[in-house]
Amino acid sequence: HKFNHWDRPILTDSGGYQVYSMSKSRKIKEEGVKFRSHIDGSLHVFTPENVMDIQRQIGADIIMAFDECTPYPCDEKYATRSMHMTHRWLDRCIARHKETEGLYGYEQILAPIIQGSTYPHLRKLSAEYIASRDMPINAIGGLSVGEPHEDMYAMTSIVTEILPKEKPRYLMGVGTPANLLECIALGIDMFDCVLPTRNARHGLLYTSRGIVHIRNEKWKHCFDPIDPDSSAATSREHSLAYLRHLTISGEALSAMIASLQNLSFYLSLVRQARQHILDGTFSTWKSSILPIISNPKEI
RNA sequence: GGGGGUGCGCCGGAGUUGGAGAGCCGGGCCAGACUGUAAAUCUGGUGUCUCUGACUGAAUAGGUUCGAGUCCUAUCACCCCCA
Repeated sequence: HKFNHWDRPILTDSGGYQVYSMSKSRKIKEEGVKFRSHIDGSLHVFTPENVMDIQRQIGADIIMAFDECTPYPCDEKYATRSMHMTHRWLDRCIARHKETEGLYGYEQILAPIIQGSTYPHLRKLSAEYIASRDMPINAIGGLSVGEPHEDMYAMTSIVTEILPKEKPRYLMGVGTPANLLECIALGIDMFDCVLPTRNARHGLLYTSRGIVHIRNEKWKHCFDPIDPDSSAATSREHSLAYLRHLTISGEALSAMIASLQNLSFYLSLVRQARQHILDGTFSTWKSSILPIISNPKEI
């Protein structure tokens, strides 16, 4: 595809997740979703059509379909109804996307989203529906909303068996480093998640030596680098004790350094994963690294 | 040197007509949570112990009283006024 931002394509979300996360201040109807702004109370209406228009205007290379991300737990009746509405919304997204053009002279592709909560037969149905639309990227939504990890893996497994292998498979909203490796093993190619940056801001670091709660007193006098193996210079050059000091002191700089650490860790993790897949050593590598990166770092 | 005032938690504040306090609010500190980002956020803990319950505690030492953080005496510390 002729992305404008070929090296780092811009992907925008549709607001489907906000249908879930801001459920107190919205109303869902077949036509679309009405939101009440939490800032000034003003009314905002989102439809499959205007969400396509908005994402085109923003200049996204990858535009997400407008969907409903169902909560967990979700009864089967609601999950079924919601899934079918998401499918109908998808067709409206596709229609609008087709009848409009890239606003800035480059292609803006549309990615559909599978729903179906934690019901295997719904997931299967939705995966088949989404695959039949023959879009360049296929996404899996409605997971990592509080369900047990086993459910998340089970649902991912069901849909990756159906989605075409030659197209990127994008698991939305996942996850922890361990989640990433497990889902890569199940055939996922793309992720996005707030966890690395939110956890960084809240003092949880992912490092090559294990998880660090940077506020913990045990790091007060630990002058080891934040992560000696990090690609981020700030992590190699500053100590855990210094970062802890910044965090305890309420310095915004701590959020920056911690975010750089977590993002570079994630990036390094998936680069390694790719290399091990190419080398045919992914599986053994995964089981050797999981206990290290998922457990607390020793002082 | 004389007179007056104030002392309880790691810190600040509130409260007290002699009547239930391990005990209010805020901060700090400690620990945990966070998964397609509204939220640099939220939750819990923060005297000691043999911990589902006990014990000790209102500057320190005594006293009055059925009962004292509150009243009395002495001492100590800090603050204010006078010299």
